[in-house]
Amino acid sequence: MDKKDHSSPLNFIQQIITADIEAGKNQGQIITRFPPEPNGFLHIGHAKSICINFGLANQYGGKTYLRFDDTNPSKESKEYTDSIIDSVKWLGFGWENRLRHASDYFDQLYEFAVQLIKRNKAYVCSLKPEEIKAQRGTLKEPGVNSPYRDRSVTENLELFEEMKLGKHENGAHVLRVKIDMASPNINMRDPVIYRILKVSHHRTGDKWGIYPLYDFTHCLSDAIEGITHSLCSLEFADHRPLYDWVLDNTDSPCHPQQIEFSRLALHYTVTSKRKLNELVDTGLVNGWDDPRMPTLMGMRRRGYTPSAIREFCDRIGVTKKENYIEMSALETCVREDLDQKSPRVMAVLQPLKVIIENFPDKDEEMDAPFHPYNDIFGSRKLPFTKELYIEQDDFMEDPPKKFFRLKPGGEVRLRYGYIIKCEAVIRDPQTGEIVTLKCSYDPETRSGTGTSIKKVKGTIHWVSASHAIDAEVRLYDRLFTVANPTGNKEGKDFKEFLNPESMKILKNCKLEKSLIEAKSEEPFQFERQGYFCVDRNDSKPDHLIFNRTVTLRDSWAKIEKANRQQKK
RNA sequence: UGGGCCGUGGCCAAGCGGUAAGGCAACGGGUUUUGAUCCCGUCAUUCCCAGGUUCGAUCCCUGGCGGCCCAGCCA
Repeated sequence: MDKKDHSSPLNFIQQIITADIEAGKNQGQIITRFPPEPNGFLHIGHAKSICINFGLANQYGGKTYLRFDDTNPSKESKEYTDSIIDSVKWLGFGWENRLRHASDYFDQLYEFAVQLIKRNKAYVCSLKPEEIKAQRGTLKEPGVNSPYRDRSVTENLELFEEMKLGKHENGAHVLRVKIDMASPNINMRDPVIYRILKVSHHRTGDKWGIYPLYDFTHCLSDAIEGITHSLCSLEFADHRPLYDWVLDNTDSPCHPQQIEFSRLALHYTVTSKRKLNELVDTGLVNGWDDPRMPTLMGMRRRGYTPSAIREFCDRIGVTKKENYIEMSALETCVREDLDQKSPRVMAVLQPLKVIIENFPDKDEEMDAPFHPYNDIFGSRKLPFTKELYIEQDDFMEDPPKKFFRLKPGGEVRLRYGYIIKCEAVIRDPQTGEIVTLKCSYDPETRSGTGTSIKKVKGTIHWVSASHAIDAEVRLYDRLFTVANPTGNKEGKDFKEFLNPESMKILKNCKLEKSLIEAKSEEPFQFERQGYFCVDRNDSKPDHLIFNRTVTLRDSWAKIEKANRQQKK
């Protein structure tokens, strides 16, 4: 994958790894893992973690495991596992034969638990969940020991065995580790490591009625795989002492080093599986892969590219500081990538009929390259005809200053075509709506002939009315109306800030005919408008649907906005 | 004095005791048959604050202040 430029500074994890390699730690090996729980789709925040874990291994000649942390069957499913696999692959990373599940280790994990019991470091606690909670103490007060803390090793062994055999009901007992109920770190107050959960697991079926918890599973899974650097987000820093304790008190094969970094937060969206799940469940978006979602599958459908996302992850850096990244950082990466990769085509989203009255009835063909600076894209012929469509926004009856497009009596260049002049505006007598523009063209101004002395300030896109194909186009905007939908002081629910205009569907769009062959995953630039792609789910050959990935940078919009504010 | 983590421009982020990289954004200008792209320029006398150590501190020490995380049989 993209190796870091040697001149770019190392982030703090790279510094640790570099030092470890120099010190000969782990025989100079680097083994990382990406450990998602299969309880939702991966989002842009996960992309950061994926890029860090796989990226670091790539960079230092190491290896990365994709490991599903599937210890809570009540929330997890194969559907999610599959989507995660797709997402990581799509992002551009591979794991060869290193796909694992924590559930692969259930037998070994059970043995490690038995080992802790035998060492008198774990006990079966028969308190009710509320009692455990009550006895855990608070942030400021220590907890109290469980009355079951001193059960004999034999009794613990028997009970744990019975739990495994399904002889007890959900919640009747748990296995706890014996550390310190007075620890200032609540995670160390005899945390639960196994609970009874009579739920069938999407991989192990009904084999188990007890499932290990994260703190016990994760460190040992890391150790079993020989992970050297176990990278996770900041909220797990408090769990590190427990991570180390479990490894220190079992015969674990090795002792990986846990390092925490801050997770990614993005303006105008949410990066929490719980909240995204809520949006999906309540039908506020159309599924996990809705193009407005910050999920990798949503971004893919929207037209974001893996390389743009990787570049973004690279630019935002890796630190322990809370960060809140502006959308523009991501969108710039998408635009930079798409600018190079996209053929330019013409598409009129909100058509306005233009009739060129002095144009002959015979069609002409205009040469139009597909890319402004890369010849490899080639070119196509565009039919130029008497009747065509232009964008409604490209005509104004009473335009403000610096409006370089069409206006009554004004001239504009039709891209790759002729310069036309607006002679008359035809309205619907009923509604007063402008329906047609009567124009004339200047035959001396044919594109590419170089004969034209005439210079005109504006160039607009167009499509021949008789040759255009119809399509639906979906315009997407930010999902929320505020930068931080979860951080408002009034304590409002984040869903109250959903942007009602996050999706705008245009049904009557007119596209140049070359687009008939567009395939999903192929980016296009609709000139002067933005980057678009075929919707991979909904588009059909007889009903084309395009998604707007991102607009072009629009300095006219800024001028307009400034004008509007000046008027106020 | 519960514990942990963190404070460098609007948003990220280098910096590791020798006098504030880079990216995004913003703002000016140039090229342009996409108001795109591209190019050029501007943008922290100062690093949360206050003391201290030092010839010298964003970096070290002390004390404040501010933010985030933790009381699931979730991960």
